[in-house]
Amino acid sequence: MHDVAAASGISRGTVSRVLNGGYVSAEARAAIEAAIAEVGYVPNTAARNLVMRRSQAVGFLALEPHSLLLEDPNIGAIMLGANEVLSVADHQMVSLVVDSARDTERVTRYLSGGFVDGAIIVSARTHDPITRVIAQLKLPATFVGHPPDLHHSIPFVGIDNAGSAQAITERLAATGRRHVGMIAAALDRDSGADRLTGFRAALGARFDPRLVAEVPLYDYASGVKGMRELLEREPGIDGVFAASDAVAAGAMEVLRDAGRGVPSDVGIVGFDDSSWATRTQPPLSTVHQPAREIGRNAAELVLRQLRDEGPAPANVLLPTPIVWRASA
Amino acid sequence: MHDVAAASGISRGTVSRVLNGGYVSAEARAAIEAAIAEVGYVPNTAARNLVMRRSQAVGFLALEPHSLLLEDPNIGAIMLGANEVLSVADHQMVSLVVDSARDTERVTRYLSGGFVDGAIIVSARTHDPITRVIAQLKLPATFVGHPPDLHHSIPFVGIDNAGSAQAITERLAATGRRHVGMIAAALDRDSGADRLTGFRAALGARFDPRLVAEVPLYDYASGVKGMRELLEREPGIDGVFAASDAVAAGAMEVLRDAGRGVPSDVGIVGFDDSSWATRTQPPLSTVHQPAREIGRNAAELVLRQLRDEGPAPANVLLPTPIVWRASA
DNA sequence: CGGGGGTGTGTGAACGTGCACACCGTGGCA
DNA sequence: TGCCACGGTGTGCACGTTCACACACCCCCG
Repeated sequence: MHDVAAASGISRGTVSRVLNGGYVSAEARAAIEAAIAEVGYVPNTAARNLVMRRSQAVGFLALEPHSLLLEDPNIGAIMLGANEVLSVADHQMVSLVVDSARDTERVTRYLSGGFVDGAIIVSARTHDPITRVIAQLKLPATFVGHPPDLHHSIPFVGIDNAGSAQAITERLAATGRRHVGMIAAALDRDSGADRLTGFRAALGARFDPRLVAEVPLYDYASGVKGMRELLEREPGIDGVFAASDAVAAGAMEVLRDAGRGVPSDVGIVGFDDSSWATRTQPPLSTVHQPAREIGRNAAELVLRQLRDEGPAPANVLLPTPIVWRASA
Repeated sequence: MHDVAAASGISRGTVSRVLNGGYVSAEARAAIEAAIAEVGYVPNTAARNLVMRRSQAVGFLALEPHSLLLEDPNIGAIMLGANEVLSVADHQMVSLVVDSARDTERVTRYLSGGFVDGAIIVSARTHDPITRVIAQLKLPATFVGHPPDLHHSIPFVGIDNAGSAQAITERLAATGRRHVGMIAAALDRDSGADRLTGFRAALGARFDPRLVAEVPLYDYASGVKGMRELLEREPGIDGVFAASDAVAAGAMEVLRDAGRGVPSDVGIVGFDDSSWATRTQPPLSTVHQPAREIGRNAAELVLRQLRDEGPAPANVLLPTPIVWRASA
């Protein structure tokens, strides 16, 4: 900027004004713009951040990166959604991978180093050190997915897992199924536990704990494992609520091998409405998880804190329409 | 830092030395560390970047984000691989989504603003404005996947698509197949075009252009479309090279519906060795794409430029072992 | 003719750090 | 005794910006 000022014979202050707006005469502006082109000047945002004390950037942290980045079909859509609204607000979204203890330490430094003005955190555990640091720094942030019971200062956006699970289970049961089971995944997460709660609520007195297979993950392999277990325990099973579409796909594979027709012998429903849902044969009835909207809302909540509009923003629960296809 | 100095009664210079190493007496170090804890001091990395003229961060740009982020099974593994080596070198990897013209402009500013010391660029087109800016800024960078014919200053890491395609096609043909076809996807990309070239080279005189179905994308739906086309053109087809595992999965669905056994009636091979490959029934023979290694190498190349070791680093082509499973 | 308000410009002080340099005391050595 | 190397410390400058302030000028109005 100093060079530009020297080349144009006008002071730094005026150069700053043509860049950021302010009273500048036409000839001064022209001279400076010529000098900028001549010198090949590009503003140094790092220096601007230093004095402005903000970076116009928001971090996007996916904790549990292995499973998320490689398996979760929603994470990409959430990112895209968040980027959409941050982009309109002229904020740069930067995603950070947290994959090891070394990453945790470095990302912590990064977050506290003034690189970002806020953060969107996907599937944090409350005991996570990064969460602690963010709360401590008072960095504007939003959780996605898991309502953390600690840190009430940080809002979250998510879906009503229990309600959605209850709704789709009720609908499945209403198709005349008599032995309705569930492949319950990831019970150590809120989302997993809530889906089981909803399932249970839907069946009420008809709930049979024997017809719940517990599996560790939301993935295909878990679906295979869970369905085998259910078939063994109750060969007459005729309805299955799978905790995710991937789980449902694995379950359908097992049913096909066992010679059971879907939905004729067994009705099956999933959760997520991910790309799995349309790839199965027949296509899957499922709970639509509005991943893009989740991302958009999370970004919105961060921006609201950045603009300091009123007190702590409230949490957001997004509606999850049921998509009824052919599998039940 | 000033506050720490004041609280401990020792100068800023010494505070800097305890943080960055240098001659410091034990008592001074203790006093300063106590003051750091008391004040709750966290170093401001933005200020450090300003004076050091580097950020210890490397950008990870995925152009074509829609398809990549949501569909490409490799992108996550590449990111993880890159992050691994950057992490060891104590560099922060930041991924940037480029999803619109507005994004392009903002990311350009971000890259030239001193936020990153280097960049890893996935599937750039040579005419891409971001590529131009990076070359112009002389920002250390590495391309992943597509050897760009322009900008010789920027190295790339990729795989030998043509060679790999030729090798697996030869192996497929060697199983005694008489009518070997290909579902060729994404011919507008180097990777897609090269895979077709390799297929053609493998068959030599036996190559029959009628048995090549061209589809737009590397995805499941394209596989469905391509396989239908091939079956129509040549009902006696008994071997298929699909341009990706997802394409192969789509093709197998069609074959199953048509009552053709895999591999008894039709042998089929894919490309990528993504999670698709083990989910199909039977599991897919395919070309292993070492996504994680690609990421690692790309990061390595950027770091080498950062350390300014010798002249421009050479390009890297990684080996792609064939994984032979049951589909052919 | 003097004063006030708006427009346009220059200047100095931050922002939080790293680094070069200067400085001080001590001990070893000629 | 003088010199030097070395551990240990303080100070000023630089990095590239923004912002507050001061100043100059012009025009209009009382």
